[in-house]
Amino acid sequence: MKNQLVASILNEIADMLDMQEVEFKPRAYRRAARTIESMAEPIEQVYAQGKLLDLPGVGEAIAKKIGEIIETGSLEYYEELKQKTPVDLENLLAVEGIGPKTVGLLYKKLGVKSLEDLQRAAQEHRIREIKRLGPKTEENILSSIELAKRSRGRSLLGEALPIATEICDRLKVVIRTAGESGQLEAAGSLRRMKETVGDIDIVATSNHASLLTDEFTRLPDIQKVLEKGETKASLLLTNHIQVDLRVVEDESFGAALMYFTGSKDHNIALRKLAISRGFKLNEYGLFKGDQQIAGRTEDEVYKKLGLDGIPPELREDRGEINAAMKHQLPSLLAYDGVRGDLQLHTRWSDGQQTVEEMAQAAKNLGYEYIAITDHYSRMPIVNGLNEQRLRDQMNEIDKTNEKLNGIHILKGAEVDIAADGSVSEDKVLRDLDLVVGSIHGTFKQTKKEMTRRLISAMESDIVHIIGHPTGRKINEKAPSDLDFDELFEASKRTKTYLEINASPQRLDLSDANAALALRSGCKLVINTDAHNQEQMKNMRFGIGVGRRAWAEKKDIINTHTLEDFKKTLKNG
DNA sequence: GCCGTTTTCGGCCCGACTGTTTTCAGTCG
Repeated sequence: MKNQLVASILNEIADMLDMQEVEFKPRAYRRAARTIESMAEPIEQVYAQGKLLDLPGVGEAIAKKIGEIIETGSLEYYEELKQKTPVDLENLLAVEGIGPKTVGLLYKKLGVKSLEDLQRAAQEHRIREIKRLGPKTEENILSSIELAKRSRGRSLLGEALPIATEICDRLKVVIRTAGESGQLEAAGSLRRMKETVGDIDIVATSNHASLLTDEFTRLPDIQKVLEKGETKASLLLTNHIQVDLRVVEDESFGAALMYFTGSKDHNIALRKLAISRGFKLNEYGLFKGDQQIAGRTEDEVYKKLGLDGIPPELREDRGEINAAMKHQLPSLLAYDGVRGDLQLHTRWSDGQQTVEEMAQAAKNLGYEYIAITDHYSRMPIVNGLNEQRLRDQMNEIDKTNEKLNGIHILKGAEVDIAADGSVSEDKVLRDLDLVVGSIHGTFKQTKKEMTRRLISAMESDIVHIIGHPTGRKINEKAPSDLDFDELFEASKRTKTYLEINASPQRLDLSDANAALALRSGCKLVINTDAHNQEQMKNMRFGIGVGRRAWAEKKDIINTHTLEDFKKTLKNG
């Protein structure tokens, strides 16, 4: 998958052109880069199909350059630009307050090429000599170099969302206690349910703004208050997550929420649409001349733009605006739309709770059914079951089913898919309701081998579901390179469902891959892979992935009633 | 360099903030 490579080259070209004060081209390159970065299809494939020009932001010139990168692995134009401005752009641009123009200036005047050069120039007070820069800039550079060295990347959604919820709950108490009708909501990529988030943005309205900002800066686990004003405050938590609070006027709450929710591309597209209709859209509202015609709620703004309300998970400028205009937005899978969790572990293998405890938790979550799928494996670390122990567990499940009302426990197992694609043929597996097949070892295989391996497992009459299909762990382990077209074809042909694993570290399939699967006509299943009751609540992250993939209820098999669900299984 | 319910040419998202400036350029989100 070369998308990341192509996108980063295009972005770097944009930066270098910016350094040379070239107008407009940088914007064009960045737009193309964003498209390629966020699309699900491998760019090589789009190229092979001769469809590069269909990509938004890609025209003749950029298409030709992309072709060159794919064919030769490099790009002459890019190399020439680098010759002209041989600087360590990536690290220099990471310094807060320094953009491409400043890097260009510093290179021209002082020959600054690297972070070390920059630090030295600042320490020797050579930066204040340059016109447009000054002593303040110099100080900022020094302090942000320090900060940049300590900062880290994006946090997992699963980590940030509970924190955001807790903070919002505390602040809502302040609003209620003040006896007013203020609103408050977490915005940003968190609200769009992206798998990782940069920081937490909270938008609020209140007649007592300072009460909110006061309480905000007294939250627990603050490492540092970065900023505190009347209507705006910013914190760094001890876990390095940054949280921003903005208090806005009532009549702007919807517009501000849209603005801070993003995505940037979605906002840009909306603003262009607004202009085309003779309006102006900003974070204060939708304006005709200087009169505000909408802004109190998001729906009001969308409506005045001639659009249906767009759920946050779809706001990525991937066709949602067009769909909203034609009243063709999908009716998204609801957060309470799943009726059963189909990958769960108990103490029988590597889980922490009993069958009954997991079933009770499932009942409390409102599920109709679950599947217990402890490891059926010889791998020692997971305390895998053998034939006899699985039979014992099946008896226990029968007894628990008799005891509990309102929840049905399916008998299942999670089996290893061997390097050659084979799975255990033990007879007991055929007596189960449901088998999840997953890869737990030998990850280093070629794309062809890995694809073949998964398809072999799908073709066996044992396996109903492929668990965490790419094996990725966000920020830790790269996904397996797979031929998704073949995989999706096999899924439809064999009625073996690919999983959206809802564990925040996995979210596998990803939103982009899930979208591809749905577009090619596959049905999916969303499971938590929980090893205790608490983890069963991760379902919302998996549903978030589904919604970002435009999934409707009919696309997800565990939204069916137990009876209908059983009918969708092969050999069922 | 890209793109079109104002266009195949002439435009290109918006506002706050900062630091450097006597009116603005650059950066950020």
